[in-house]
Amino acid sequence: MSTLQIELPDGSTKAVAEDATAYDVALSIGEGLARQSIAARFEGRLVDINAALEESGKLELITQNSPEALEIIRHSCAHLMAQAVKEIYGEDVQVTIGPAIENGFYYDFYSDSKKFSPDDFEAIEKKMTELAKADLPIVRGEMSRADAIEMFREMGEAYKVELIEDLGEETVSVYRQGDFVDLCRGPHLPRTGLLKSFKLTSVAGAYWRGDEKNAMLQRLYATAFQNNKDLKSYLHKLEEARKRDHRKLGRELDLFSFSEEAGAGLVIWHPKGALLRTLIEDFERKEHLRRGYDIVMGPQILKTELWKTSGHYDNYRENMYFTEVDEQSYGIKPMNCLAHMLIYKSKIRSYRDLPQRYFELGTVHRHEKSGVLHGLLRVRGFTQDDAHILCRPDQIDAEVKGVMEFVQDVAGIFGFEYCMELSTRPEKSIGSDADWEQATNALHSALTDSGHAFEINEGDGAFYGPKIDVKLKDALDREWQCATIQCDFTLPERFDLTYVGADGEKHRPVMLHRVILGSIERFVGVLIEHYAGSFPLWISPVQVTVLNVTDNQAEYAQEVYRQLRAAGIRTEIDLRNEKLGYKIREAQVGKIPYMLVIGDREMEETKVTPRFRDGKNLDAMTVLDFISFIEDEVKQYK
RNA sequence: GCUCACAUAGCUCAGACGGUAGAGCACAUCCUUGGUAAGGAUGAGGUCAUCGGUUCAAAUCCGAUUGUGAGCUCCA
Repeated sequence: MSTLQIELPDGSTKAVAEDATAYDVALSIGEGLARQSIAARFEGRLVDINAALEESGKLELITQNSPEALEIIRHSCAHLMAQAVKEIYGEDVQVTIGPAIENGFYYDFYSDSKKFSPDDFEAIEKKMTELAKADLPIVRGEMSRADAIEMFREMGEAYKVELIEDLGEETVSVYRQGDFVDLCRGPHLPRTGLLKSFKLTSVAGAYWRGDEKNAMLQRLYATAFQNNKDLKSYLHKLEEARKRDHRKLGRELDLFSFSEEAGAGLVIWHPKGALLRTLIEDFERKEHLRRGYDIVMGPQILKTELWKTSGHYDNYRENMYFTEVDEQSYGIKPMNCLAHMLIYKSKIRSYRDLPQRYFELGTVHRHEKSGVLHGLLRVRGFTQDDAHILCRPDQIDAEVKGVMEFVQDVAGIFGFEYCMELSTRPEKSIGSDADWEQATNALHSALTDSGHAFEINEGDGAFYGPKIDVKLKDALDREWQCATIQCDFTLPERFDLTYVGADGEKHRPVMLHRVILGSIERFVGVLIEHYAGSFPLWISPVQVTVLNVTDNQAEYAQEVYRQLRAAGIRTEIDLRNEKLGYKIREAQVGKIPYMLVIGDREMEETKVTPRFRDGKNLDAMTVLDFISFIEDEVKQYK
């Protein structure tokens, strides 16, 4: 009998029998390793631990603790959940697909009689535990396409039949555990007994194959981990995220609200929220001026004819609001570019004038589908920190780089990591092939030169041009789309924008649309969750609150308050007839950075004792010292 | 927009079977002047989201609308 030469990650080589599996190799190294191994990577592809290797090659064992293990565990757990559901509900439910996803897995079921609800979770989990305890072997099998179609048809699994029919492969693999069979590429765990830590999390509708024209399925979301500790810590993290929910904090901190009377997706900014966004907007104006942008402003409504010129009427009409006055139709702006076009066109431009950088904190309205609205993160009226850069083709690269530097600086100030994506031409789009190619190449090279890692999303661009999206990562590692840079060769053409070149001839400028924070609304929502409501001093709507211990110090406390206000520090005062502990608690719950406790001691020394919201006290200092301390922190964006 | 669920006081929530509502916090008044996360008493607050239907009777059952949530699809 011949032997196989198996190369291990440490470089050593094992000779094993011809019919050996990855498990056999693991066993030859050690029993403990064999017990721990759940799958393997052979010649770069993932295989079952019990699959015969059949040839010589490089083998890497995947143990329960390997990073790749989690995906396999979750995928197998999806099968376990499907098996449990089939055992409980039988023919009433058809299986479809069930992949592992970022934080767990899901399985989509079709049923016209059974409606899943969270009340069913316990029974399903119980059945899953039972099936896991039975420690059923999970066995891979291969069968011909025709046989597989026949088998699933007999089982009444129409969706599986459709999947195989579309698969276009002559042989398909199926996995069996007990009486349950599922079409699957694998790999899977060798036994159900390895699944111990799982939990169903939610149920929701999902379209078959993600297409809204198809049947609505019921998706059961769940998660699984290597051990209970990881499961618990994940559930704890979910709980943390819930506590940070900007909708909850927005109400508690009295930042904003929504009103059924005003309309869905329209933010009502309360004093503290309006102040917060104003501080961010002031920061933006300053930063834009510093970086060579000009501040401009356009109207909220522009004639519908102009939206036809720009192409928005043809491509974006279903998202726009319209209004008619004196038999003249106007479109409420969903984007800010039109007025900026008109500014450019207002006089003859020389190549020496370029780039022109027009910046506007522009409020736009878009009729988003009702189902997508979500707190501040997805609204119908919002303000973009929008700019349009009109430049010569040879300036694109430098301009895109300038924007990327801007993003980097701002992300740093707010403490975000970020990643970037390049999106290319979608199906519904305007502009010539040559324009798209040139624009896409320009963005691609700027990204490459930046040294930043990026991904490419084919067909995900805007209808008028390709784009770079920046995704911020917040304190809980969640990603948020904020900044975007979009290249546009189309609008300058539609508006016939030109500049006079060195040769005295007319040339077409290129346009970059870009936002740094994206929408102020969304950014504030992200900030609330990122900071869990404890904003840094420089953007805290209230920076300091003055608390007197008894009425005795009321007058001195008011004097301190006046001095702080006069110095431009956002200060409140709480002179109410309450105990100090009560006032401190309220300020603490309000997440105010500094409290100044004024008692007899402070009054006698004409000082203040600052208490930071983390509970630490600073030494007593004079009001003037405290003011310069605050000013210094603000300068450092603390 | 679609699927499912939900809508009771400013907030968080109770209100089996249909018989017109209750708690805690917040708010107001009074007592208390208390040094680092909730002092006490009293009081005021709700056409039970809106409209329509069933019923002797609807917060409760049915329908529509509006809004909200979890997803899907789409997006800053």
